[in-house]
Amino acid sequence: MHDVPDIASVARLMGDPTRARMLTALMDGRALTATELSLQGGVTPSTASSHLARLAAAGLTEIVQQGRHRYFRIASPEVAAAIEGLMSIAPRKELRTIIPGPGTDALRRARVCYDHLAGEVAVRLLERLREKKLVSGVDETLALTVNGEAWCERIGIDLVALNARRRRICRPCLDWSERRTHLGGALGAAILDRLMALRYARRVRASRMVVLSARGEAFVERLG
Amino acid sequence: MHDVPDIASVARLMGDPTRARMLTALMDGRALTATELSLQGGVTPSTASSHLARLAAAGLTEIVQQGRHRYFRIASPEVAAAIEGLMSIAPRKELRTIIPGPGTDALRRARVCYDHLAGEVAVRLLERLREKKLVSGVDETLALTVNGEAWCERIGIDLVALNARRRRICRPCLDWSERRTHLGGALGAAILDRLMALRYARRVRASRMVVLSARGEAFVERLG
DNA sequence: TGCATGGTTTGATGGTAATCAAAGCGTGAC
DNA sequence: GTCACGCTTTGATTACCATCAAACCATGCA
Repeated sequence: MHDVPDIASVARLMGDPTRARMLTALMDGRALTATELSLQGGVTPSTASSHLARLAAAGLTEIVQQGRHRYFRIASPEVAAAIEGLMSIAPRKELRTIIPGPGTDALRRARVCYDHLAGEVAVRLLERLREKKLVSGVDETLALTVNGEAWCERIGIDLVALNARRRRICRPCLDWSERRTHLGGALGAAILDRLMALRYARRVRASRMVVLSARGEAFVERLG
Repeated sequence: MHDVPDIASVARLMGDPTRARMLTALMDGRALTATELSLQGGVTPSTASSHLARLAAAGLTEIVQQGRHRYFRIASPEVAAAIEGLMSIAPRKELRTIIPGPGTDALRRARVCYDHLAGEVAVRLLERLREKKLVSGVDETLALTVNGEAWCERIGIDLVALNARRRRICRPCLDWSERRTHLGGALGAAILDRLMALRYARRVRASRMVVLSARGEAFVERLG
């Protein structure tokens, strides 16, 4: 007679291929317009519209109205985490890339995962952080060491501000292309911010792709 | 042209109410027979059979054949984590309890989450561990302190064996009834093991429910 | 005041899949 | 051997829902 979580209703929403493509497209953390999402979903605007309405009604996405555009984005880190959880156990699927171009090799190299870095580079970054003993532990025991805290200050990350947020500092995030963990959480997001501010990394317009400059690549190796 | 995780196929599987009920029933970490699961799903054996076949084919469940019984269980902690992720963002649903009895109030108090303790008691336990400085950090930075390691040895948890496994020691797990994190991971599982071995806790037959003795309740408060 | 653009609503169509009863098939018990 | 039990397969039925075109609404621009 009590209330239990109804996972079927959420899972059902994510279980439609079109909606899943839309959600995946939103996993870079940006807000996309309805038409962009209808393209990503490979479906007409009318169909997309009904899908988007349902995702928003269920609280999976948020809507930001701006002029005659409606921007959709993932509603919360919890939703993003749930999607990541599914990604880590999902089978791989051959997907013919709709938009030809550099393709997914570059995506494997470096991309954005909601709000932090993912891909080979991100996995390597965590590896280096661990080798230099700036973070300790694996997976859930992952934490900044004292040295790591000093390093943060050195490269311009405000740890006090980071700690003030209720968000986890070090969060292991399972990389679906590498099958290894990379660094998420508040620190992961902060590092990506710094990389962009320093022009070591830039995001490629309208995609999850991230390109690192030579200095950026060097930073990942030398961490300074 | 590359392969990407196909979250739709997994989500679709979890998106059917019957299958979702079956998976939820399996979240206590035990293996259940096909008939038990058909009851949980509220469906005829034939229907249940086809559902279970699909879950197994997708790698969400494992099958253990024993005599003329077939036992099903969640295939891996990753699958359990994905389900927990969905639970944390799923809407609540009024469910008329099929089997009358103590109901879900006791479930809120203490229950098993795959292989570790969940519910009010589990949240309180983590709170106490943190107050006593046996674990530090929040969420993803969660880790055993030096004092915490000593405490483990004292109550009979073999840390060496724990570290030998590839599994994370401290894993924060979002409690769907409390909306706060409790302790999962290898340590969470080990603590539940000890509680049961010491007869401080016992599982209630055929449910996720866990009952703590007075000594068990005291243990959670005093941690020794 | 128009017109174009972005987005939603409506209604009809089709395909998918959940369901059950009944029959089939092993395994274990007698 | 034969019976019972646990589970699966088959086949038919049904309900749902993703989809699109066309009409509609609303916003911004000229």
